[in-house]
Amino acid sequence: MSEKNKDNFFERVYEVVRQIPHGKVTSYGAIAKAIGSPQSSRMVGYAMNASHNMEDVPAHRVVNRNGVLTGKFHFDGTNLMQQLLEAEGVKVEENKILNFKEHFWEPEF
DNA sequence: AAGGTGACCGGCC
DNA sequence: TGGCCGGCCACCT
Repeated sequence: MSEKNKDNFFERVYEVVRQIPHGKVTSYGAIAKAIGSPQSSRMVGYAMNASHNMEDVPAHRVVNRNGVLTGKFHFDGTNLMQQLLEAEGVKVEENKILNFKEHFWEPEF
């Protein structure tokens, strides 16, 4: 209440991202779809930018449809995102997730 | 206050 | 086969 209901949109995104199982990944579009705005995938990425304040939001498990760590540059370290994924058993090479389809997890609402 | 931007996606040429 | 374009909506300057 201190802030506003603007979290309405972001909150939904975080909610889905938090549901991503350990060792799994998903795409921005999938999340956008889960919240009911399949074409607002852009906002999902934007919401991730603000997710830095949230600790329960594993933004490193969110990549684009190509399976590329597009947002890796938004992390502190250059390869921080990659290390986090590898730490969970997700192999990443050249900023791209190997066997992306196998690690892909479609969010449900 | 208004315009521009963006961790994207899908479709079209 | 690849590249370009529009759309979507909130945040930032």
